[in-house]
Amino acid sequence: MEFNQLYMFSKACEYGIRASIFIATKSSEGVRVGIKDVSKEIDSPEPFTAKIMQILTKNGIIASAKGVGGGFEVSKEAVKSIKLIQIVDAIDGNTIYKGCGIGLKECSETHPCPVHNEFKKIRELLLTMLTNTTLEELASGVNSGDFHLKILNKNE
Amino acid sequence: MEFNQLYMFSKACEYGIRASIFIATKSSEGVRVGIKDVSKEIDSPEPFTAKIMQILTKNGIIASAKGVGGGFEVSKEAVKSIKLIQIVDAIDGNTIYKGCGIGLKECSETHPCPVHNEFKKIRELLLTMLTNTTLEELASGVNSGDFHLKILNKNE
DNA sequence: TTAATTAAAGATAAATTTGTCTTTTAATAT
DNA sequence: ATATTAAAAGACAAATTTATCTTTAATTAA
Repeated sequence: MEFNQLYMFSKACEYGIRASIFIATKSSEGVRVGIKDVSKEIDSPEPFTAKIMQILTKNGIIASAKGVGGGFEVSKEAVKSIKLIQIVDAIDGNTIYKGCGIGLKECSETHPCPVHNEFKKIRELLLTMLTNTTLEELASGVNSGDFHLKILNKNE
Repeated sequence: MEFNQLYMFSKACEYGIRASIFIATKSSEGVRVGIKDVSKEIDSPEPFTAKIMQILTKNGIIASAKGVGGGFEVSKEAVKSIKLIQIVDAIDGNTIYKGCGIGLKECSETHPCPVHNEFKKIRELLLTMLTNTTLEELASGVNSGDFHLKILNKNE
């Protein structure tokens, strides 16, 4: 019925976040995972996910190793320090929480657009949340079974 | 540097909001405006903006009249009752504030994704803001000169 | 009634995002 | 060294969003 179907993040970013969380959960078990396992677990197209992984590794969010026994991982130190905002910035940029709500080139406190003040709190809350949320807390929530990356089967 | 460049709303929605506000300001002066004036004022592509206007008129947000002296307008009653959420829903749908933050099909209080609680407040705030913001307050802010739809020239 | 005006509708095209496939590079195991 | 494994890189294709163009329908003015 509507013209578009817009989510908070792009598909690429959704895959990136889900992949990062899954890899982090596996790294906490000391296991590297290949792209095949990643895309299978997070239910995403494998080649496209591979592209996203390249961005994440280039940005130092995920580490990768080629060859036998290779795959993706997040180090014990990295998983603590990496924030959600790093993943979002690398894939979708910062315009979701920095840009003007209605797309004006110039929009600031001194020259605000009509929705500037209405969006202020939302932008701030989004920025704060992304800045404060660590990959570790997201991964540990999945590890503990409190949060999910996919729909559970009946027998799980 | 980043992979995408994602804003809060689609271009279509940005144009739709800007157009609605501009038309409302003109309607408060009792003046109908044509698509040419609209796209010129809000700095948007004319034919594409025309498409967006069709969506807004179909959804009863903007009224239109064909022929000489025709154009777009918002009635005095409508401008008071129309909320930002109606424009967003008509163009971008409700997924920005209803959908899962990382795109899971199933994501709820009983089966939450890892970022479910983090996104909760943001979704709620966004929904509240969109639901409470009227076209009238946005338009009157522009009328009073407090808020802007475009960059001012030196001599204005 | 005819001409002029303006939005609506439909077809088409460009740009961007998403998704796929093939080749290359790097690491490990034998 | 050679074969195998797995990510990186690059080329390509499909889908979606954005943008344009043309024709039609409705309204007003003469």
